[in-house]
Amino acid sequence: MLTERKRHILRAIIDDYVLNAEPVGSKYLVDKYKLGVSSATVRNEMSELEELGYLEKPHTSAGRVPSDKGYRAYIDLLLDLKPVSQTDQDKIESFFSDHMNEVTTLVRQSANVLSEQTDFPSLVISPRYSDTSLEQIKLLMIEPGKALVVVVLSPGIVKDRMIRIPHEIKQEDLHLISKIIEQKLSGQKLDQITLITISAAAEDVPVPEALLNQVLFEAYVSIKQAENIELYIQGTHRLFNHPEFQELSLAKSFLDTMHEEGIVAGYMSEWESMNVDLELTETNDVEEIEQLNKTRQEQPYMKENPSYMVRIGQEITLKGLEECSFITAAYKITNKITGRIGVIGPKRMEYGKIISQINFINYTLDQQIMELASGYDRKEDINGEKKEEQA
Amino acid sequence: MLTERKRHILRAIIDDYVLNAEPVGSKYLVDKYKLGVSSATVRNEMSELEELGYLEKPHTSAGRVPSDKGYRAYIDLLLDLKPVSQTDQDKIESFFSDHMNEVTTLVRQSANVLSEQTDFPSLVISPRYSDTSLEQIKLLMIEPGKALVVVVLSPGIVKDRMIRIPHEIKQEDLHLISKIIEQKLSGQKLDQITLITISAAAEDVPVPEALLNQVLFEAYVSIKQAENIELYIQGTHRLFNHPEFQELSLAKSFLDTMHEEGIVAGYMSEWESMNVDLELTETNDVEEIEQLNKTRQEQPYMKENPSYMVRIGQEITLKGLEECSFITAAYKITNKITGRIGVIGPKRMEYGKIISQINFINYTLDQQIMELASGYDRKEDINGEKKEEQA
DNA sequence: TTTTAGCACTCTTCAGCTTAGAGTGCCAAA
DNA sequence: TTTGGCACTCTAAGCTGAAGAGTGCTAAAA
Repeated sequence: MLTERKRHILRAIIDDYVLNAEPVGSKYLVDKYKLGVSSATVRNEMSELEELGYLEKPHTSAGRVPSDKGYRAYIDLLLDLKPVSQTDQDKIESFFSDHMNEVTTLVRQSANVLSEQTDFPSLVISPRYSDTSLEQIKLLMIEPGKALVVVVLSPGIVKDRMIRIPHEIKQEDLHLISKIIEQKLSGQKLDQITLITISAAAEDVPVPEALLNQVLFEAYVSIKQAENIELYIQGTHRLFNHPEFQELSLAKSFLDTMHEEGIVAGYMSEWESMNVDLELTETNDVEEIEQLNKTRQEQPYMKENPSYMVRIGQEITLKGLEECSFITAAYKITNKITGRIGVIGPKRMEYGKIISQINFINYTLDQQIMELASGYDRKEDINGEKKEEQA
Repeated sequence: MLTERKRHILRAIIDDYVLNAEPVGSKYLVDKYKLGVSSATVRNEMSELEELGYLEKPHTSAGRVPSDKGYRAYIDLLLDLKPVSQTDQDKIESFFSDHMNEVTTLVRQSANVLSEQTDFPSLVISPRYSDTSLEQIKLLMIEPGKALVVVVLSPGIVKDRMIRIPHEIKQEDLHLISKIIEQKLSGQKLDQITLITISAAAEDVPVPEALLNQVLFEAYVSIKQAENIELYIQGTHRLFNHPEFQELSLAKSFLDTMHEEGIVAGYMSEWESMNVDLELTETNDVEEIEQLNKTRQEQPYMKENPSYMVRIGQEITLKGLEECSFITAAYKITNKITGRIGVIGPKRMEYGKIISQINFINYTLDQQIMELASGYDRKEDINGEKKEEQA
């Protein structure tokens, strides 16, 4: 089906097209990649590759460009992950400075680095926290009528929110309420906590019910809000560094879709539950899968992080992104709680490079989160010069 | 100098150009605006307006377009603020939902509304908090090795940040430290608080110095962080709804500049100390200024909010924005603490409409902040249906 | 003195045409 | 199965001419 030579040619075409953004022709290919056969032969091969669906022609007298299926095959069979250069590794690590003590900050920072490193827009979504359990909930009096709710989830995630409370509620009341509902609720899964549960928990607090209810309601909203999946998009302006988005209509529909936060977040979070193997769906050739697995095992970071996922063109079911590719990886807060980080750009991407970058960044992020969770003690130097070798 | 007729013509040209984005010619102008004179006369006027610098020609045989000076004159002399329609008022007010209990949320929400209402990117900067005083500082134990610092500034602004602390620090230690430094520091201006001040404040806390210092340092960083001016940009994608940004190079330089957060924030925060009258610099004609003041007093929201500012084209000293206009207004948290909210778009803007929108949104924002500050008690309904009439 | 009609002139835009070049597909020979 | 050769197709770029829009200027009218 896909002979060695066809693969070779396909890879060369994609590599070249990715680099130069121009349809590639047979003669040029033979010259540049020293294929050792004549252009006519390559022409025949190319036309067969086209018949098989891996290539397509913008018009009769242009060269070929990869189709979605072509890219798919490239990713699944031909991908050559470039190791991340030491410079890049250093750059990425240096982005994670000392003073990020919150998972959200770390995650956002990863998106920033990712976008900067790849020159594409990047995005992250937070994990779905619904079946995480509540660890602490504190109510902190800020001033009469105002309080801060601090919700701590079990992997050390902290969310907070200002609420208004009745003026009659005193510091001590708040403290009491806080203590009691924490006692009763802590350990429960977020999605099992309801307004009723909370009210029940606080039923014997000696505070007039009307007042109490207001506080409880706000506390409830705060907890529910902690469940929200958050989306963070970064670097959309970099899109314009790439020729495919000179076409303004494309750029516009891209941006418009990206700004539909709900839709994007929903789309991305769906994946969370999906099987990693999913990207193989198009390829049901056993031999090919084997080769893929072999390839993977040879790559750095891949052992740590075999969780990247690529969606190409039509595979993306968000309207407006049909001409894009979406590369994501799952980062973990714990083994069960994972979010997703990724870049999105034109299909014409340097997959090898970018996937490596994502893998490395994701790997680093995971490390950082672990370090954070382990409650690592800061070194003595107060000016933030801490440096730590990684395993 | 600027005769009545010239003004009339100038206004007509700008109104028309703003609407249709095409150079306007003499014949068209006479026909459409029933000027009651012949096109030849208008031609003469136009060529004089050009000599005076109010108009310019893209090329010999095109119509005229307004120059920066032309727009300036339009804003200063000819501006006709459109009242905000009831529908728009309702829409804007409905954006400020019940559950926003933090100034930052309100402010950001304003930027969202502003961008949506005007179809231009919007931005806000937070006030400069350096000479605001610290009201409270709390250290909240999250888990061994981790704490949350909550910094409350005097107008009820709350900022928080996770820190790492030595494992040896116990809940009670933290509580004690927190209490003592709050006692000593509260009431001080942020920019007067230094690491030394803090260390001095906590000197007789019975905790080993090395451990204590780590906590104090983190607390210090948190306070300093509260001083940071924050910039929030919204709706950049709307740029592409406007024909001037079809030219990709323009859009690109715009976006690139906007993403230099530091530069934009610095630029905007400079204005904070500036005089409102500054926008008159170009016009030193006494009669004109009088007319301007008269115009202003007749406008709605203007009495409440005479603080908008317009920068046109070359007046903006940020590179990449030379072809834009920047309209901002100052929102207040207190009389002395103000931030700025604004939109940025092509010079070809419906100034009258947009300034009214900004004014109204800003007005609403100020109301909301006041209401928040006054510690307004929520009505009894627990499902957030509260509706309140405004003065 | 101001306004106006008229006309020549300038410049852009667009459609239509031509040409050069790139690449293909196919055939017949190696 | 591979290759050289050639006819064919299609695009990109440049050129031309015509149409249209708008101006500036002049001389006459108000």
